Amino acid sequence: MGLRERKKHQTRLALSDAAFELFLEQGFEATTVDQIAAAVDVSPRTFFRYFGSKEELALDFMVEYDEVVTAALAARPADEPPLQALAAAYRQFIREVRRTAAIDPERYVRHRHVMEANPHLITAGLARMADIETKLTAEVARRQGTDPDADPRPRLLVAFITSAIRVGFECATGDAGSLDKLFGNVEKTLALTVEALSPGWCQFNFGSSGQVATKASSPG
Amino acid sequence: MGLRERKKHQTRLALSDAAFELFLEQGFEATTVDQIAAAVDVSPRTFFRYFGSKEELALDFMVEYDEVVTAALAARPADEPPLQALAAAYRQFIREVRRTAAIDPERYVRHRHVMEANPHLITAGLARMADIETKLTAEVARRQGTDPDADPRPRLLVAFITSAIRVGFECATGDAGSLDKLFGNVEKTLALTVEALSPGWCQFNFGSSGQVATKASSPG
DNA sequence: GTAATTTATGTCAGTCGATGACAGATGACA
DNA sequence: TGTCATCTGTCATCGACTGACATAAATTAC
Repeated sequence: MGLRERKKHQTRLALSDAAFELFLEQGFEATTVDQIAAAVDVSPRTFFRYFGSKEELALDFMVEYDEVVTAALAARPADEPPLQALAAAYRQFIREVRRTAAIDPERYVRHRHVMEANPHLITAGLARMADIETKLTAEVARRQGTDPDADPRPRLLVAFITSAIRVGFECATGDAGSLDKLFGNVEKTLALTVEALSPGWCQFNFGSSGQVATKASSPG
Repeated sequence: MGLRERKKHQTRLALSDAAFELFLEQGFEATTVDQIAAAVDVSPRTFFRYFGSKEELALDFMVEYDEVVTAALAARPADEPPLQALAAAYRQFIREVRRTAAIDPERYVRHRHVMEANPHLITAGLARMADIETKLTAEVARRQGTDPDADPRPRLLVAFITSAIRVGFECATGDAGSLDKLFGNVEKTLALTVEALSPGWCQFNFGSSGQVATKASSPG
């Protein structure tokens, strides 16, 4: 890795660190981009060359995990029922977050704390979940051989699972300090969701209830 | 109603109409508040006296329905199981939207079209659903006699139902023109969700699985 | 090692959304 | 009619964000 890339990486990290320090002191909205840039001694214009927006910086820590979930789902055996595959994928996600959070717990706690303190950031976080739902739905539909635009069940199933994750995090709002409790909550809601769905509903093959996905429906 | 109030109502409507006309022509982002204000011949400052933000204007049509759902849930018989009560409340919601949409179909179609065309508005719409989830959760918990902060099941149940609504709307994205298909989709996903949840999971009383809600937990 | 090329950064100017403050216009009401 | 509350326009300002251009630095070629 050349000097140039190293410097960039360094600046990006410095911006993020300075930003979160200010966020925790003054709040997300009260902190201006100019302040962040000044703290790192770069021009405000440069800030926007590293992060598309102040919000993007604040939510940057979520990005990496998106790929973890989709990759984990894709790695599940093809004959596994979709509900179990999704649950397993998200357990993998939880393990991954746990792992990285263990390396630098304070960092993770800071991130969540800032996010939970700002309604706008919570909203933006929800939007990210909606994005990932689309990817997961496509994969579930592929596995089940149905068209996600005609058959709502893949979407529903994915929405149920992501609801579990979301509620798990929400329930732990406030004491995000104790990571064990946080992740324990998420695992609990995930388990509750798996047991809440009637076993017959989401069989290996969806069967023929729901929107009829005629076997030879033209693709595309 | 005095002249003053009539004028206000009139201006508000004019702003909304002018805005949506421009949104459909140029898109939400490309339309400036100045343009909207100019189209109605008021100052930009006045625009913000009617709507807190451009986004608020675009999503104004959702506001009234929020109250419909919560009121409908509160009106359900106390001995009805929560899943059925929630489903019934949302069917009431669908009826209400259908009714108003029938009065002025184009208006409703315009609103949805603009919203679906802009990721930021979709996100903001999701945020509204999150708000209403909180209210519904409180009511469900109250009915079940559990503490929504200790027992995740009310949240989960509500999240499942709102997932159904959301997916129903999403599935109909694109051909929002046919309102019947749209609402039919929502009803379908709602029905699918009700049948997806195992009947034993959400009994009249939650029973004792999940977080233990000790019978005599102090209220408040 | 120097020249040529790429690329990151700073500066500047500008747009747009949003807000506070003040003054003038207009409807409400005695 | 005259007072009062309230709506509105104007002005100034902030903060997020973007495009354009010049400079400085690193990379590569020679």
